[in-house]
Amino acid sequence: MGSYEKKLREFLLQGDRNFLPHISIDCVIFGFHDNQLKVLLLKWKDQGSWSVPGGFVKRKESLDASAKRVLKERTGLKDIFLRQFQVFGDPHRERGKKSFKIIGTSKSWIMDRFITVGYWALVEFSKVTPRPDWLSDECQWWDVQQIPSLIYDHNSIVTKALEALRLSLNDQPVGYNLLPQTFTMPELQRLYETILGVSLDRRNFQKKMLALDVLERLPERKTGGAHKAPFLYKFDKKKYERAMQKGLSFGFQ
Amino acid sequence: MGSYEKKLREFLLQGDRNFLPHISIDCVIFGFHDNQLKVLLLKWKDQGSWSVPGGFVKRKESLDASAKRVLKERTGLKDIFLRQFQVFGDPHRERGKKSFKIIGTSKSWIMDRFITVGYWALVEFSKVTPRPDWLSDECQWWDVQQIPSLIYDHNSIVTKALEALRLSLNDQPVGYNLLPQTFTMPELQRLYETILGVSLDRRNFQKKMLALDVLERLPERKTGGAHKAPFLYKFDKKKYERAMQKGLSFGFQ
DNA sequence: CCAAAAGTGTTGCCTTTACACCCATGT
DNA sequence: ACATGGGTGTAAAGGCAACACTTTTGG
Repeated sequence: MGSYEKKLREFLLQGDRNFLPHISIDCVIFGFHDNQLKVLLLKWKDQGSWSVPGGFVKRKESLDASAKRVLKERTGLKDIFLRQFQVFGDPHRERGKKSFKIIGTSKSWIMDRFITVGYWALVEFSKVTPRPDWLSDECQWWDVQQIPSLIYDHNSIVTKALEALRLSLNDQPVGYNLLPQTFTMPELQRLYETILGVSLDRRNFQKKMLALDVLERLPERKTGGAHKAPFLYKFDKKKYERAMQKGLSFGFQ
Repeated sequence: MGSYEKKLREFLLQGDRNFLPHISIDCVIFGFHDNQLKVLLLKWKDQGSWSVPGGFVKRKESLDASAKRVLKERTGLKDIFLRQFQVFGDPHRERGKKSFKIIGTSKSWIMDRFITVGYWALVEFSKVTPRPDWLSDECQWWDVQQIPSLIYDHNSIVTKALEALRLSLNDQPVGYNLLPQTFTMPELQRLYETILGVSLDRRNFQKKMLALDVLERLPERKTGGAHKAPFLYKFDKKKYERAMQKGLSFGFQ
């Protein structure tokens, strides 16, 4: 019996010593690259099917801590911006019923009913090194418009996460957490357009964004691209935090 | 041993045959009466402390169904408007640790760690007959401004529910679910003012509200009060649903 | 007849939207 | 030189807030 089989067997039989039964968490991790909103997905070893990264809650660990642990394991990042958005508690959602039969443990805590706490998270794409967990063999970014068919209700989890992200766009520092340190105004605009699924007027967008008084224009421009070189901006952290406290409204649409 | 003690003993020892362990739900039930926003609270038999109505999730029951069951038991109403708003998963929140010692069952599923799914619900005050559950001896409305000290983290649950309600005020049919069939414009205004915690201009409020085109003015006026008799209104269900689908915005503030 | 509440309409301001011209860069 | 994208300003429209006068009712 290989090391993987051994580990899996122990996890299936005794995982509930460390973890709370019936409760899991799932994280929809958003990144932004090539003017596209992306989601990080895992491919399971045995089945080849894709899922959102998730995990279980240690017996003495808060839910947020569980989510942060999962996020760190999959992305290598700590201090990730994350938000709980919904609990999925359909009695028919069952984790691993099919997937673990092969092992021959007919009875495992993991085959019971699970409710899962959904989180969405924002990461800076370039800083992430996607890492599969021990149950999966791939961890990869997917364009949010081209998500494959996922296990259980994970497609619906991604959809709901995207809705939650849209609603948060007005009062959460979404741009701040998705973009690299410096970025151009058109890039910021694509970000908003991709998340909202609409196109916005270039000039009005810039006006509104600058009026928030949270951006700082850098002396350099972004070179290398074709056409006129756009200015580079970064978020002015002090102004940003002051504005967030006062209740910033990024209101578009 | 009395019937209550017997029931309690069985519940503590074997409740997890019917219910999922580690998971509970709590419902913050809002009503509106005497121009005040109210919350329905329970007083526990043994301790005399107050809490939000809650319950557990049956093994084959969805979370929403659990919440609806609790709401029906406490208010007598079915088809209640409710929304999940947050999960409270601090490892230190413990249900009933103190309260059940007296019974002498040193080990019960109920003394384990619990995570709880928070729901807020809107009911029409006059239709509710508050009913205590078998663990409590009072079930009573409290003014939202004068909530007493509650068990565990229930004060924070109420606060968060109120915040969630405020945020929903713009796109959820809050007035529709809190007010009786017919109501006056000033009453509707008090509702908004109480929830938002601000005062609004009478004339602009009426204009904005009527512009939504979801209200129907009735031929009668509300008589009996002092001063000029205000008109009665009701929500026009068809218009209302059409407007909700299109994404109604009750935007105030 | 007076105080207190309700019904209604107008004005000015400010935010949002629509739109046009010039500039820079790679092909 | 030209196509493409980026930077900026202005004018019209629409929404929102401020505000005053009249009407009704109970005491």
